[in-house]
Amino acid sequence: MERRLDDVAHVDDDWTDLHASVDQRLRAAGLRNSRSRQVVADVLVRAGRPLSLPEILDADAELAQSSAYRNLGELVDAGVARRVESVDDHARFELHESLTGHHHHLVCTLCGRVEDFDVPNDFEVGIDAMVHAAESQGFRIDAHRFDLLGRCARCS
Amino acid sequence: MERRLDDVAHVDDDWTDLHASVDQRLRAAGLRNSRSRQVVADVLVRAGRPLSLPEILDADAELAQSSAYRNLGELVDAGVARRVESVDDHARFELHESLTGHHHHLVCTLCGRVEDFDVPNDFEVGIDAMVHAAESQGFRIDAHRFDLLGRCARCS
DNA sequence: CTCAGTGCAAAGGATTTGCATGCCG
DNA sequence: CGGCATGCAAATCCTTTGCACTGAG
Repeated sequence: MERRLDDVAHVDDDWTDLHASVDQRLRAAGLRNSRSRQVVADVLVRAGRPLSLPEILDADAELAQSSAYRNLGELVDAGVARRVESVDDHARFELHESLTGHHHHLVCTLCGRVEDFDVPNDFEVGIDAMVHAAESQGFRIDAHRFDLLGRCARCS
Repeated sequence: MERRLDDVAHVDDDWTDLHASVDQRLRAAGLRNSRSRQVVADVLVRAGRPLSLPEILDADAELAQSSAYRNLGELVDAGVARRVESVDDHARFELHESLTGHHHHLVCTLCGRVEDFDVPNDFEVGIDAMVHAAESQGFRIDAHRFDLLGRCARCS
């Protein structure tokens, strides 16, 4: 994560809002407000990029691996989190796009690290235009994923 | 695979050419022309879409699972094949884009099936335009992947 | 002949699950 | 209190690897 200092106040607001939205959805899904669930959600809120399970575990020594996996599954089902495919055999998890806004990813082909990346709106429009062609091929399209692949700063 | 009848002759030509290119690259990589290697390459040539390991095994009863995995790894290293990420926990493999041409994928979020999909050239140009923005974020970009996600004909 | 390639079975590694116990509401 | 949630360990599932045997050149 890398932000300019004068963004911090704004960022804190974002976090507060996000936490509120997350809590609300968890309650709506009938999930209790347990400690490990809060930890997992909090880590995702703060990260600002998709995290792997090891990264999530590193954030809290008390968090059991099985609980982390179980919580992530519940968060995904509750529409709070989303699973992101990288290039290694670790799944990554990030907040659901309905909370963070639609975006795309930069993926490091060496270490698997994933960062968020925004694209111009007319690019998204171009994508919508292709859905019709895709559906004529027998698919019913309801989402897309677009990633730029390369080497991250650390692996360059 | 689904093609019009009057395309068949052309298709056969494609396959002949592809097999020739594949053989050439395997030799260039110092790989012997063994039976199981031929089977794996042949299945990928004929499929016309990324296949999972089970699908590859189904194509030939004699093919051992470990040999299939090992051959796929060798084909990838030799620049003959490419690994494709789907949405389930099965990797898919297809011929390298330098043999088939650049394309994108339709991915079924229910069964994981992947099919090829071509996009307009100006869309690709738009992608190139974004690489600079991505590199200002610390990544050195050298490829991209763009998939449309939905339900395939069988899962609809 | 030689050494790369193969098949089998065992090993690895990420993720899931069964079960007894703990904690939220 | 009643049940959902947790932690531990065992179980799964895809993929990789060790090893002795086979076959391509």
